[in-house]
Amino acid sequence: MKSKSIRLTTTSYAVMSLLELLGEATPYDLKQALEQSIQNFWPVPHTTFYEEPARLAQAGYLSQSQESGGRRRKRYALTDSGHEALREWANSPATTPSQFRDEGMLKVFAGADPQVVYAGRGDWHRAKLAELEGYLENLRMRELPEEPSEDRWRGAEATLIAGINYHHQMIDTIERFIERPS
Amino acid sequence: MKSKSIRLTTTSYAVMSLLELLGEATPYDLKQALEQSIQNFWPVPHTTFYEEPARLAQAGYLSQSQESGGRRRKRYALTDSGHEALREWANSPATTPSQFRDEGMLKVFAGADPQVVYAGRGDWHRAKLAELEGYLENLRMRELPEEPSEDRWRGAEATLIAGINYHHQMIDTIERFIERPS
DNA sequence: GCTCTATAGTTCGAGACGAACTATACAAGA
DNA sequence: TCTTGTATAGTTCGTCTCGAACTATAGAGC
Repeated sequence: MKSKSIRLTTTSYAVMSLLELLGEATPYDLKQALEQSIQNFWPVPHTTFYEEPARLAQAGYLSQSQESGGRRRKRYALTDSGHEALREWANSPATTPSQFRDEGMLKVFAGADPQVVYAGRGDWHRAKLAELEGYLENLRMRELPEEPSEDRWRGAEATLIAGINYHHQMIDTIERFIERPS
Repeated sequence: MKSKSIRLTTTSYAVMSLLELLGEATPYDLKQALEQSIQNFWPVPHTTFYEEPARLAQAGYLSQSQESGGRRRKRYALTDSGHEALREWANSPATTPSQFRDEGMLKVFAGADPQVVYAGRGDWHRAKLAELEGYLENLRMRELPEEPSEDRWRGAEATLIAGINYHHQMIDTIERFIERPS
């Protein structure tokens, strides 16, 4: 079954998590879904969704099929082996430490004026906040009636809430330390 | 002078920023300095400090010399061309958006229990906080007497303060949304 | 049919990463 | 003086990641 054994990276799990939620999906579907969720805490460039699923498929974690008409897009889905690998990773407590990358902060370190660097950053976070709040609302819409056990989406909801909180905090930080003159 | 032209990446500027503060330095010095500063907002693995300066030197941004005794370590310093490139970058307003990576959050997305994933995270941030507070104090010690215009360190101080604030916020977030049962 | 635009998919080279390993310095005890 | 331990310092290499640039298809409107 597995024609080749590969190392599973966090990026691999990001792809697999999305596939678990979406069922079968094309790279483009994955890209769309990513932007409303994982992007906020695990950035992945869109080209990854064309390359990584192929890599996972050849190791047997995904099944692959091809649409017959139109663009003949590829469709991927988790195999049992994929589900299993994903569960195993998700249930293991070990995580790499979280990290934060901010080129603006690096410029400040190098002597740039924080007021200049962070002008507009507050607005950026406010826009993100509004965006995430929209996604959260959408998410809650969908689970109106049946299936109270439709909790595949519980993780997505929790991370959206965390994301919303994160942007609140960032706005706070920026306002208190940057935008307001000392 | 420049034997080869290379693309300067954010990592390049991280290295150059440190060299501007330290003057002449060995890769190991850079590694040490990084851990007390840039690591918090622009993670760089230590091997980079052996590879990147060599790359920058061959393009004329750094000068390179070698200690004659002992380990014959290499010492690097910014050239005029390096200073200039660094200033130009630091003074340009454009920055790539900040990003946040958290494997734990990805596990939560994939269905893991936030209580489990984030157990201990608060302590991790508290330890970081204490660490940064220590660095800040050290930094303030050094600038007791002469040279009130010794403000090369102002950027370092500002980013430490921002880092301290960041960890405060994270502790807050974790306490409010994760550690306290809903 | 043509043209515009949004959507979808791909290639490729350079850079980033980190595990694993090697090497040097120096101090303390035998 | 030797040798052993430990902290410090440096390097290699293969794999993964990134993103710029490009190509291709679909559908709408003239």
